[in-house]
Amino acid sequence: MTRKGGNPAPDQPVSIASVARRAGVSIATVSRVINGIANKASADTVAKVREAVAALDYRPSSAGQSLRQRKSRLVAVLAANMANPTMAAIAASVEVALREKDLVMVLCDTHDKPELQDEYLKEMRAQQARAIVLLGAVASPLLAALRGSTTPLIFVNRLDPGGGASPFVGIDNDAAGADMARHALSRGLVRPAIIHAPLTSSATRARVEAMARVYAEAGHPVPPERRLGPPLRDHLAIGHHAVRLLVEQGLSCDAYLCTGDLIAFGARKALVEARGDAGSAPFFGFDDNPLNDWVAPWLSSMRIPYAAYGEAIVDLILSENGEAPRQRILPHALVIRPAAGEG
Amino acid sequence: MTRKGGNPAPDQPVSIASVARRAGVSIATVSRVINGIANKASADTVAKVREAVAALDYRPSSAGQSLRQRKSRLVAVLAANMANPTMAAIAASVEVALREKDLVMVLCDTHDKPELQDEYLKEMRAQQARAIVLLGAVASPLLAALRGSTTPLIFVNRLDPGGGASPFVGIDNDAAGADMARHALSRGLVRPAIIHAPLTSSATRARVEAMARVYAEAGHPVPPERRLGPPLRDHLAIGHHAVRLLVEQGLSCDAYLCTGDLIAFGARKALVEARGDAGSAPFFGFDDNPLNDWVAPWLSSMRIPYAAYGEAIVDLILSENGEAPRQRILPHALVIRPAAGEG
DNA sequence: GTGAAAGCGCTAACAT
DNA sequence: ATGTTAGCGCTTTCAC
Repeated sequence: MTRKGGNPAPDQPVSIASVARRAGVSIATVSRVINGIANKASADTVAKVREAVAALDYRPSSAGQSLRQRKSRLVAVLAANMANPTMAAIAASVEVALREKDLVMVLCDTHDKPELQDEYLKEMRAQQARAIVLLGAVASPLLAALRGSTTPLIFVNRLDPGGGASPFVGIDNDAAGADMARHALSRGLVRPAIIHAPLTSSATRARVEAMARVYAEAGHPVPPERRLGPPLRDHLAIGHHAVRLLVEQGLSCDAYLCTGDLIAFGARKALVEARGDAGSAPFFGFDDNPLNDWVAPWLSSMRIPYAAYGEAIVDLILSENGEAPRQRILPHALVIRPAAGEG
Repeated sequence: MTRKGGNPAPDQPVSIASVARRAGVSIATVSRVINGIANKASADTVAKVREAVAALDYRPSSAGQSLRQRKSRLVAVLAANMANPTMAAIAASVEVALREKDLVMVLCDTHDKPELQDEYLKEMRAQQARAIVLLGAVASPLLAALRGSTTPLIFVNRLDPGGGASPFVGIDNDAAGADMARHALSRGLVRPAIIHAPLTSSATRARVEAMARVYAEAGHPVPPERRLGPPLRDHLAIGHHAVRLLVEQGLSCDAYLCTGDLIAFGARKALVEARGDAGSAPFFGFDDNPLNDWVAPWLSSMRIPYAAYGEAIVDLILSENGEAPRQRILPHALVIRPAAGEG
């Protein structure tokens, strides 16, 4: 039934030439009309071309355009870790924003490895990508080389590891970390554990430093044994491992300040495994995964407006006048959830 | 520091011609060597070309290749809903598998809307995509038209809505649904609620029908009032809404069979809101989100090997000999977690 | 084993 | 306002 009644499926041999032929005009005219070059075609001509385009269901070949214009409509998004729901959320948001501008998203997972990131950077140069968005960039040779090129490089969440003032979209991690610490302090939580991802990320570093600073200034410095950052890739494992360590050492604390929601998930699980319940010390995370309301009503979290990232990122891409690179710092907000109970 | 000490950043004006010049051979020869056309170049020539390629850091322009070969190295993945962690997981898996074959993933979110899906299908034709992977296809005009084209169309999770025997990757949803129902029955759960996504998805339909059938055959048919499929887009909302309805009607049940993990999340939340606790009826879902172990120890779930999807999909793409389309049915497995307790 | 040349679809510079 | 043409980078005959 499928094969028999199938459509003709001409496999698009319809080029600009066929449109020109059908409209009875030259190829150049078709190109002008399609690209909306004003004052360059009579109303009549425009109509004829539009008719032909519609009738033939014509759409310019990207290969032809890219070759000629030396740039494609592809925007590369290099994510450090697609398994992290956060990255997926940002990617989704970017995709929507790009679509609006008639751009197309290429998604690559660098797995936080410099070699892979470089491989992708190279591939995207070959693709003549319009821009490259780095969701959690890692320092790599090619990244440095590319920084001077005309291809816009947008850094998201993590600042450019090369240290420049490259275009950036993210939150004020220092302020957010400080806010979280101040909130905890205001609740009388003076013996927190700070559990964090590897400090290679500028975002993580800023959060941890701010929290530590606020606690120190309040007269409750957080000693090294309550600052835990196992060198693992997986955030869940980091949290789990850290709390197991804490428990083994018999260290008690009255709050768990984690630099990511996933870390908090891991931390709480380790606690439950060790003591049979989650205790009364509240958990804090960053990102505020949309699922938190449903499965983690015990977790307070710093909400980051990932849904708004896409627009900010695409803005940055398109406003690349070669002018001073801009930073887009989006607002954060601490979402408080009940400290105990199962929810 | 960034600007001053920056690299030259030549913006890749290095074409095959420059390589040929540097190697002292013709363009054609360079092309042959690069593409590994055997027995077509002396060892000496090959060496010279390789040297030039390396020195110039040359990489063929995809635009040039695509134009000439009338096909690109892009593979489109049209996901019905990127916000669903399941889709993200599959996309991640596909991306890795594609990379191995030197292909590039373009990710598009169709939001389950036919118009958007068609828009993307059109765009991908313009991009001369090597293949199109549909993660949850919806029926749409262009999809039908494209089915006869030479561009491989791979259907994932949901069967081709057009009904043909198109290439497919997924699980045996009928068997999985039956397995779940049989397991519940074996535990003496004879008054289940079946909560499901819209039946427009062939996967959902198969699961629901299988569960209902098994229950009916066991002498415990599930009446309509315990089969709930609110016509909402968001799985969390579906579950939440369904259980609220159940509670309002005073209907009791001894198990919640949900066609997706997210639905189960929503269902349980509604239950907790209504009665203060989650009760003793166990929850069942599909997908087995990796986060379940961490945040939903109360949820039993049908594990689907999403990590293996990528390889299967890419296999299907590349084995497109124009021969009989193949189906890749991957194994499912029910993961049982404690029915009660907080975990 | 190697090179010359045509041509993929498109845009822009230059006619007219 | 419209047409002619060059050329973007590449692969692939076809000659040699």
